[in-house]
Amino acid sequence: MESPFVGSAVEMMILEVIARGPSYGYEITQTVAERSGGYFDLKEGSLYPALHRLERRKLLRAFWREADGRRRKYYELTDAGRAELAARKTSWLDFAAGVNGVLGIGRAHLAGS
Amino acid sequence: MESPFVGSAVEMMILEVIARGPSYGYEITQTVAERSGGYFDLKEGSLYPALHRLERRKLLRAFWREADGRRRKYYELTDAGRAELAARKTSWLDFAAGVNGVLGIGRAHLAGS
DNA sequence: GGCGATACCTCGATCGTCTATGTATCAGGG
DNA sequence: CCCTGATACATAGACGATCGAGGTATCGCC
Repeated sequence: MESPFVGSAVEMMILEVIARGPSYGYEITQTVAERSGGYFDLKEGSLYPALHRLERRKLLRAFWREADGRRRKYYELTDAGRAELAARKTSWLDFAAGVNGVLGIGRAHLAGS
Repeated sequence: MESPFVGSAVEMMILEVIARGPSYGYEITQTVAERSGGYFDLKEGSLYPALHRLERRKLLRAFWREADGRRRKYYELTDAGRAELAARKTSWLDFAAGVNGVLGIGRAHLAGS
């Protein structure tokens, strides 16, 4: 994340991607890049530690799967992960509203494109 | 900032507040709190180091002023600071659009309230 | 005299990002 | 047959930012 606004948005985005169906590290990177219009480029040095953190906190559950001789570590959301994601989305919206308020970007404007 | 989304939004908000007219630490905290609808509560341990960073980078210029026996360290934007603020706003909008894209929050939605 | 608000500052713990590095497989080109 | 680029995982260390806690000092009010 070259962006200096990062904060914990990375974990939220990871949770969001996995919420749509089990995924693995490399694929998550691509999905996030696609869905953000190429804006985000999750670095491996941030991605894997984040994945491990989320698993340790039991927000994610991992399982290995083999395909084409490639070992992939898939992650899926736990119930706690689903709840955490919902909370983070609300939190993100509040945060964005707060920043926009300070910037004087009216509630009638868009915070993005 | 109790919020985990912080990143570098703090510096941008400080620059924004000062762009509207010279201000000092304590007042900046209040302005940011007001304008964010009470969402942000800049901690002194984050505020002052940030102010010093911005001054060191020549984005801000400081001057002391006395009033009611209270010494206040006012800050004003330099030209570089004004340019930096504009860049950060664009950056923030791109970032927010990216996050919203990943979250599937359409471009027609608001990223805040 | 004491307390809360005003007003500044810094230290150290803690946590997250990123560059660099390492391992390994597979497909395709030369 | 080897090399490269994409796929796929992981960790170590440097770096940077937040924050709680601690410190100093003035003013207004009771």
